[in-house]
Amino acid sequence: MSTLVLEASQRMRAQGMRMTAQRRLILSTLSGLDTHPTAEELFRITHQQDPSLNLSTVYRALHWLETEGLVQSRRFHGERRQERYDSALQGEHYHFYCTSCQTVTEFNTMLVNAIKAQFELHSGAAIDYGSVVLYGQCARCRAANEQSS
Amino acid sequence: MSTLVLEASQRMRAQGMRMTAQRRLILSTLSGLDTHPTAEELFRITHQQDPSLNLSTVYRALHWLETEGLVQSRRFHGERRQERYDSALQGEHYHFYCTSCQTVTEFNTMLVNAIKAQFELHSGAAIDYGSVVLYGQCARCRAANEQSS
DNA sequence: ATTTGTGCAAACACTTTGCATTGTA
DNA sequence: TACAATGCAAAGTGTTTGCACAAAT
Repeated sequence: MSTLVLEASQRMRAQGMRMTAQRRLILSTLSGLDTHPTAEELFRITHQQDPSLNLSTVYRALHWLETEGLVQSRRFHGERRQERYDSALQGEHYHFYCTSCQTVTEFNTMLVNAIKAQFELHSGAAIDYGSVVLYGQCARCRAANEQSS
Repeated sequence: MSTLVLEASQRMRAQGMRMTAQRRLILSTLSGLDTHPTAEELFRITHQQDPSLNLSTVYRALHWLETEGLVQSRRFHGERRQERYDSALQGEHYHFYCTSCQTVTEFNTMLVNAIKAQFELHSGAAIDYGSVVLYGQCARCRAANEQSS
C-alpha cells in the first residue's frame, strides 16, 4: 500500500476520523498517478471505480490532505481556473510546465537554496520554502515543432 | 505620465482601440500602486475616483493588459481565490510572500538563470521564463514575533 | 456616423456548505 | 449505538459575457 494511504490512515486514526471506502479510493488513486490532477480529473477516475462517489467528497478529501500538508495545490500560468494537486510527501520540489503540451514535470536542484540564502541575507526574512516553476517547451514539443518548420 | 499608460495607449491606438476615461483611470491607478492588487482592490480604488465605474470594466482592462504581456496575474499559496496583478514592464522578477502579513516583495537574482540552464541541459527543454516565489516571514514580522515570545 | 467601450445583470466555472442519511468504529 | 462521512442540492466566490446604450474617433 502506498505511503500516502498509510500516512493518511495513521493521521486520520489519530484525529478520530474514519477510513472510508471513498477515502481509500481517492487516496490510492491519487498516489498512483504521476500527473498533477485537478479535483475534477481525480473525480473522473475514481468515479469509474465507484459511480456513487461524489465530487464534493473528492474536494473534502483533497482539502483535508492539504491542511495536513500531504498534498499541495497550485495553478500554472495560463491554465483554466482549476487547482492542480500534487503530493507533498517527497518534500520540496520544483516544476517545469510545457506551454505546448501542458505537461508538468518535477525536478530538483540545490540552487534554490542559494536563492533563499541570498534573499534572507539582504532582507532579514526567514524563508520557509520556495516555489519554482519554469515555463517553456519540452524536448518532445521542440522536436515536433522543428519538423513542421 | 507613467510608462504603463503610455505603452498601453500606443498599443491601443495601433489596434484600433479607444482610450477612454475608465481605461486611463485604471491604468494610471495600477501603475501608481506598488502593491500587487486584485481586480477587486483595483476596483475599490478606481471606483472612488469614478463611482460610475464598473467592476467588469476593470476585469476587461486587466484581461487585455495580460494578453498584451503588460501585466501578469498570479496567485500565492494559501490565498483567497483571487488573482493578483503585477506590472510586467520591468521584465522577469521574483516574489517573496510573507505568510504572516501577506505582503509581497519583489526581488531579483541571477541565480534563476543557472536553474534554467541546468534544467535545459538535462531535459532538452527550452525555457521561456521562470517563476520563483519564496514563502516565509519578513524581517518586520520576525521582530514582532520575537518580542511576543 | 461608425464602431468600440461601458454598465448592468445574468451566466459561468470552480469550490464549499447544510442537511438528511449512511456507514465506520 | 454514537458520531463521523457521504450524497445531493443549493449557495458561494471570483470572473466572464450578452446586450442596449454611451462615447471616442
